[in-house]
Amino acid sequence: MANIRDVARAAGVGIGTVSRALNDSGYVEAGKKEKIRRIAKELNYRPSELSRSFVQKKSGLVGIVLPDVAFPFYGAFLKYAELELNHIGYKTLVCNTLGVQKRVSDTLDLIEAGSLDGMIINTDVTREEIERMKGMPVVSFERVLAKEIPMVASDHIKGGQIAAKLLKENGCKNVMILGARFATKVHAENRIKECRRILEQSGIQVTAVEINGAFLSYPFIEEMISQYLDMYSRIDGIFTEDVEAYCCLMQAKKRGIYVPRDLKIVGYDGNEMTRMIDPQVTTIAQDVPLLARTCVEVLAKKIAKEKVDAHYYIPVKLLQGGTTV
Amino acid sequence: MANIRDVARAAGVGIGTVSRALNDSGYVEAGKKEKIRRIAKELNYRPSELSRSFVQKKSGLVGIVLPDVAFPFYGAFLKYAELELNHIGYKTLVCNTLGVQKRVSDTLDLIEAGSLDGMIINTDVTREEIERMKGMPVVSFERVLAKEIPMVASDHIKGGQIAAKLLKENGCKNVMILGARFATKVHAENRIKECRRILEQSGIQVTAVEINGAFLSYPFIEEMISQYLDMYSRIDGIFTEDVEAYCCLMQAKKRGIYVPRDLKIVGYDGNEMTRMIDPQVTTIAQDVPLLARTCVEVLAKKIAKEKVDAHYYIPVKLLQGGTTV
DNA sequence: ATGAAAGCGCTAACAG
DNA sequence: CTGTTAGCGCTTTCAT
Repeated sequence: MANIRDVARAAGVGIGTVSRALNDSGYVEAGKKEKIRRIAKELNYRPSELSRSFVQKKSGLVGIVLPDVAFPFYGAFLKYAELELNHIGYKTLVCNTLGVQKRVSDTLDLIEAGSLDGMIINTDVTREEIERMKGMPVVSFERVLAKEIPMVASDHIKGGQIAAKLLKENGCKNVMILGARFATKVHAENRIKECRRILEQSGIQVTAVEINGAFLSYPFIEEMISQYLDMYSRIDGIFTEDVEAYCCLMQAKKRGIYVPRDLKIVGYDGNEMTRMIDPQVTTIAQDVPLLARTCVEVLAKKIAKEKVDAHYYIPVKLLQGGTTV
Repeated sequence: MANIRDVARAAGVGIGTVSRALNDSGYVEAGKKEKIRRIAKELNYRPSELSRSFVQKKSGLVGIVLPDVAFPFYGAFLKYAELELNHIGYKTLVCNTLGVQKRVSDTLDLIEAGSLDGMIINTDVTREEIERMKGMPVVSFERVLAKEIPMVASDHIKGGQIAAKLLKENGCKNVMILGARFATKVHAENRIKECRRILEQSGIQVTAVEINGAFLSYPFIEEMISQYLDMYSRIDGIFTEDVEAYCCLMQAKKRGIYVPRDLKIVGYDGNEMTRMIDPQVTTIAQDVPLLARTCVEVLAKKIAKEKVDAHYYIPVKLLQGGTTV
């Protein structure tokens, strides 16, 4: 493969001139610039990105670290994040931690080694990892890590309010709120707190239960939900994430509980699958494209060493479906 | 950040010795090796990957190019592929083409520029792109591109046979087979051909229809299916991909068609969501983990310039659900 | 406006 | 075994 010296020789100029001509940097005589470009094309010359990255000390790569891209919400997030990163000239590296903590610190290593210009992270992290991240161009998605690390999240407080209002209007008297437990403080927990607060204020019985562990497989989620439904048989309303909402629907059918007559289910996330399956789950939709865009914009600022805010909140909205009335 | 020279100075040795000590290459006196390692750690030294990549002419990055990671099948594939690549020391770059052809050639550029050591591709490609790929470490997933480019795919012929047998046994007389149309020859088309051949041989009426375009959004898929169901109202069996199968279920309900009594639906792919939603779709499952592992193994061989086969076929298997009897 | 030259930080070849 | 040295291909001064 031709290198810059081959082009310089063929064009009868110095390599500096070739570099300037091809990068539109510095001064190059107009005609000469054309000639150099033509010759570069003839030689099928591609500047070695490896060399450019090395000399410029940036890789053009951004890492996205998430629990499991096969979960609909994360898959959607990655899609839009990659799209936005591409728009501003970055390539996207993915890392599915699948609950393996080492993968997070490995990705931090990549930043230190220069392989990554920045990172968007949405997984559990340890105290040490938070310390390391403080000096790095990192944006946290959903997790409250430290004041030095900007966080982008949905307006989960509003989400909790919408859910509470809906369950109340649906006449529920005995609501189960189902969420995952994380090692790292997740902003989404506010949706649970807020929903619970409002419901209890109205004299509605609330049972908040946790699915233990940030990373789970579907069969395990179903099993957990099945057990909870056995334990709390008088439940007439459920508030949980979309994936879990479908598991609840499945379990309800198995038990002969008719939804929405006997049981209302309110989902969270607004995954596309909630719209294409009957019944459509009533759900509170996060604005994934905007979440992704915001993460990328904030990260770009961090990389450019510009000032960024500590928190960014993205609105949510209710999507009516057939699991409430 | 400390560089190799700082470590060498602090340890009172030459940089060559540091390099050998840290990489376990060549000879270094045992005690000295320990000392160098200790000092490197004290200085919090991380070798610049940018420099190492540059000098070794490999990036350690593999690109995965697919239509849209938010689709369940691709999301699952990416998950397992990333996992397998990580096992053998590669990082994973994602590229969602979303139907934009330029993104494919951009990724090819990355290989030429050295940013990518190899690529797994599962999108439409042009003739020119195929030509370019012939000399590159590329594995095609599902697409028949050229004899120089190894392909990994499910055993779709067997898949078509399983579907045909099932629809026949279910007593269907009028089957619709629904598939997407691609610009590039997709091996999965064989499942349609084979299913059709067998059904017609048994005197069953078959209508094969296409969803036009390789990349589509859910609402558009629903609209297409709705139209097809209007056009072919006497259909009593459908064979299509899982996502489309759910759209068919939805449309059937809207029309008061009872599944499986009046209409049998056989899905394809075996997405996890087909197991967690009621009714579970009867589907022919691809072995995504094995597909991903095979792609990665074959790619590793290609990168190492070892011989590889032209085609690799992965078994499929039937998952019974509630959309057939 | 442009050629020559100095690195970037590392690996690998080489002489000792 | 180990220190020195020669690049890798590019960008970026720096004289001219």
